[in-house]
Amino acid sequence: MRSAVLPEQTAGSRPTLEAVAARAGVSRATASRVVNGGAGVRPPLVDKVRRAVEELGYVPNHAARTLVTRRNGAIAVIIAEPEFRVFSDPFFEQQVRGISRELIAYDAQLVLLWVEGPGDHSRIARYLGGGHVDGALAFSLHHDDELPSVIRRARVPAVFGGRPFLPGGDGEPRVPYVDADNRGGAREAVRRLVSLGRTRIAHIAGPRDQTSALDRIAGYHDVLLDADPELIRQGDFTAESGARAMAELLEHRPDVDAVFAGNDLMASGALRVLCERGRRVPQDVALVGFDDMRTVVETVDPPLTTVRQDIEGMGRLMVRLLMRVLDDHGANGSRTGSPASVITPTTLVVRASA
Amino acid sequence: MRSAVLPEQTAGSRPTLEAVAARAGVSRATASRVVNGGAGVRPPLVDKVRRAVEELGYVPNHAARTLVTRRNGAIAVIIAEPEFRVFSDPFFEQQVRGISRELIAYDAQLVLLWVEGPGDHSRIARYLGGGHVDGALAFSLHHDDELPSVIRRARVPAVFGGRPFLPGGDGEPRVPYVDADNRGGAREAVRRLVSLGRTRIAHIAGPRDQTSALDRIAGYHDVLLDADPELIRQGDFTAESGARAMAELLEHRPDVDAVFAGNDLMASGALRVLCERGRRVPQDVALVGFDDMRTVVETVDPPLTTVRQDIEGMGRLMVRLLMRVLDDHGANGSRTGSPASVITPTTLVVRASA
DNA sequence: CTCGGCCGAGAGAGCGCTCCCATGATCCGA
DNA sequence: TCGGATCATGGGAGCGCTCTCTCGGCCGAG
Repeated sequence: MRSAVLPEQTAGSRPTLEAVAARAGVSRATASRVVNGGAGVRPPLVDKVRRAVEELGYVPNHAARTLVTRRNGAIAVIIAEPEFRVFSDPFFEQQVRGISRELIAYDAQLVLLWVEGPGDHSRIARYLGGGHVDGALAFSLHHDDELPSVIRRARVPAVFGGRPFLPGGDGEPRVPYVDADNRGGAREAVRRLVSLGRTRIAHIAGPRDQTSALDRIAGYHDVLLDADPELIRQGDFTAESGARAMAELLEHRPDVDAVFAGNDLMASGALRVLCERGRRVPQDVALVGFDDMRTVVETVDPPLTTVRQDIEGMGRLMVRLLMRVLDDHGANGSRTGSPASVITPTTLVVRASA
Repeated sequence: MRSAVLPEQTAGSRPTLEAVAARAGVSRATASRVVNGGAGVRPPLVDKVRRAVEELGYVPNHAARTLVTRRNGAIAVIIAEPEFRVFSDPFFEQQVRGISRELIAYDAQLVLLWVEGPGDHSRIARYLGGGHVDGALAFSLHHDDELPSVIRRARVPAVFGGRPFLPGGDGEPRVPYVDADNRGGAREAVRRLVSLGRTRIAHIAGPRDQTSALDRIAGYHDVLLDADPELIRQGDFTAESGARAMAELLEHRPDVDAVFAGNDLMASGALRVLCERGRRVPQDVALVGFDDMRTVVETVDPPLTTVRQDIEGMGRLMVRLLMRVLDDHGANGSRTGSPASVITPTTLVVRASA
């Protein structure tokens, strides 16, 4: 229950609305109106107040405002430690950037919540429950992640990045999310390989406890209805796992003539193994990745054909979706129909590898 | 002057201190005392209040508390867009993690401020000036970055990561910073090369508008007092620039027998060029980097000898330093002597390349 | 037994703001 | 010229909390 032990702030008493009002020769109420847009105040007074604000260097006290309006103009972005590749992963960089940019448009602040291991959830819950933020954005998590339930219990409006594993339908409230069309993208990737005349198309799958990986597997099966199970190998989204999977593949199915990797990192690992074993890409084996990670896709040889998603756009969408949820909550008091999730399209980017 | 346009928060009126007090059968003042540690309240009452808090699920209203205490338990971390490699750069990941962890210890929140280009400074200034945060952490910037002056004008206590370019001494208040011992680290690196019997030791320097690069150059000169200017080449901390610099070096000074690169990325570029030109590392040319970036150092062949800095520790130190600054401000009203900056030690990590 | 001192608890002010409501001023049509 | 509607303005309550100040009860000392 103890709280912030931070020492007192220094800023030598900033001017208050009262001071502005006095200087402008109006009441505090009028000054407040002007500061908040100036609707319903006659121009001359608006000017006077504006000038007073300028001269005094007045900046509204956020705490006081929050106290009465019950909104605080801040959104939490929750990053779970298990996914701490977040920062090294350009995926997150772009997503957070999109979020940041969009939040600026809404004049809202980004509060970064970094979950330090499972024991840290109570801290997050406390913070979320403390009403410090108007809403939360979290990222798609693993199957057994408690974060969704922590967020739900804190009763804070939230939007997920990436489709979360959720009970789905047994009375649990659905949390809206923004995700790329992983399944459709995977279909496009595999169709590309089919159109090249490949018949033994393998898939190096991502970890089964992430929906993105599952969806990509599903897309693969959509096109290859009766795919040989032996052609599907398990990876974990790292380059090494891609290399391992490729090695297995070549061992069990040396006749493989195409590979759809669950992401670019795994594709790069697979590519390395293919080179080592003397297979030419794309002549002997065609290769498609997923994500269009700049740092990978163009530095490998040959450049990787892959599926692109608008990551920054997804970040922006998360914010917009959250704002809509908050609007609904505010307006009707309760849910205005379940807020729809958004699936953003993907595009196949053809380079040399397939 | 318009502010957050966020819709109203949903949380159905949470219990107030008043409610807790009523339930515990004490006054609001006593309840407050208990919530804030319980000093000077007799045990039976403490228990009663604690129980009431528990039962009601009371969480203090942050805004109300901030309003009266003038402290808000939040620290801004400012990231400038020009440096947007921040997220892809593991350096920042670790630094931010250190900051995040240390802030948790102080029960403070991390507010992420992302500067979106130069025009965005006014927004940052407004936010900082708005008293939303108790202090700020910013990262070492380029020579002409306005951020330091923006922060100064906002009169928010701040600590920099990396030594900033500051006028230094002409009346400007010194901003404390945390930096690695770049100069000492560079000396160690060069001494290593000297100890290997190398006599024509080159330096691929980082951009001159960053103090870290300048300090490393200085360290190089500390050891090689009369270094041939031709042995010093300019890079910009990217792998490509390292490759370019190495190519130049080989052209002008084919007799070069050692290279100290300003960072690991440039070292990796140099390494690539050395291989291409048939120079063996370390036999023909010994190579040392700087940073000990995991993703580079062990994946290149041969593994890179480099200089390691405790990046997460630097993040933590930034927080601790800031807290000390805040303490001083709070206690004495004004500066209790200039707060000292901290230079953290570096260590030479010897691998195969030198 | 009385009185000063001390300590624990409550009363109440007030942090800076927004917003409801009352109050004048203004303006229209009759 | 006057009444009622309209609109800009000010007064004032109160958001939830902390903190000072006061008060009352208990103690030990005289």
